[in-house]
Amino acid sequence: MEFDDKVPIYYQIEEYIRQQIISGQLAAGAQVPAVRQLALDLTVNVNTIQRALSHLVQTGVLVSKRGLGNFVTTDAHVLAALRTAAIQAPLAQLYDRLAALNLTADEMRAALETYIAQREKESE
Amino acid sequence: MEFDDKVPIYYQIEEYIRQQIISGQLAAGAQVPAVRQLALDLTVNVNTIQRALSHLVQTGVLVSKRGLGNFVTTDAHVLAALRTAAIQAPLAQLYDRLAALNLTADEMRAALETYIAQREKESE
DNA sequence: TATAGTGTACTAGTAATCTATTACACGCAT
DNA sequence: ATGCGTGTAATAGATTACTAGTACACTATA
Repeated sequence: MEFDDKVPIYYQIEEYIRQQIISGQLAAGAQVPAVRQLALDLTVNVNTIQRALSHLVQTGVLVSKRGLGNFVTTDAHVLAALRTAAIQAPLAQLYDRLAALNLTADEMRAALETYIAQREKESE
Repeated sequence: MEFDDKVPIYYQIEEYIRQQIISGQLAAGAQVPAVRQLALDLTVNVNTIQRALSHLVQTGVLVSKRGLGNFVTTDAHVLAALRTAAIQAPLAQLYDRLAALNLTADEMRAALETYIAQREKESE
């Protein structure tokens, strides 16, 4: 996995797991890969994995069962909130940054439109 | 100034200066506040300011004149690239994150629309 | 009961970031 | 020439993030 060295690895792993859950690659109630396996997969130390997971446990996103593994919560409220936050955060960032550059709402729409067209063109 | 403790302060200051330039609060050729003054304003050490500025100098965004101060470049190409990058970056982040959640282009447009409406409502 | 697979805890060492402090280099006005 | 305002450099210490390694705790199953 590629990490941005401007942000703590444990935090990027947190986001990675959250995204796996939101996108459905880790279903509600599913078991998360073992900490030692994750450490291998992400080429990172077990302690770093542990740090990321323990925060997800504190947040209620994961449930830890000693001797068994870590599991995705089945709490629908938590899962819904997770998805909402994952969508809102980048929107807020976009809005704030472009507003700081004095772009109007219309110019933001246009910028997104242009960007989408560009990306769709590239992926042909 | 409020800093995100997940990202190095020197990097956040870099972005802060870049934004001041792009938004026009620091015009082309204008003098950047003295390093000691910036350190006071941002309640940060002079070394940290220096680290941020020296990278902006390396990038060609600022020009350093020993004994005189740091000045915004007058190179139109550099300034234009700065603005472009500042707009593209959050767009790319939005697109990538929402695409990872399996949102379509139309859903992205709709999400932005909803978000803008929400923000404009709040600011009344 | 033994073993394999799981989470958890602890210590030690390295590297990066930030602070504090001091000193030096340059340009300009008095 | 002096002094003030500027950028620059260098050292030492605190804190955090990460790695490496070891050990322990719990569960299920052969």
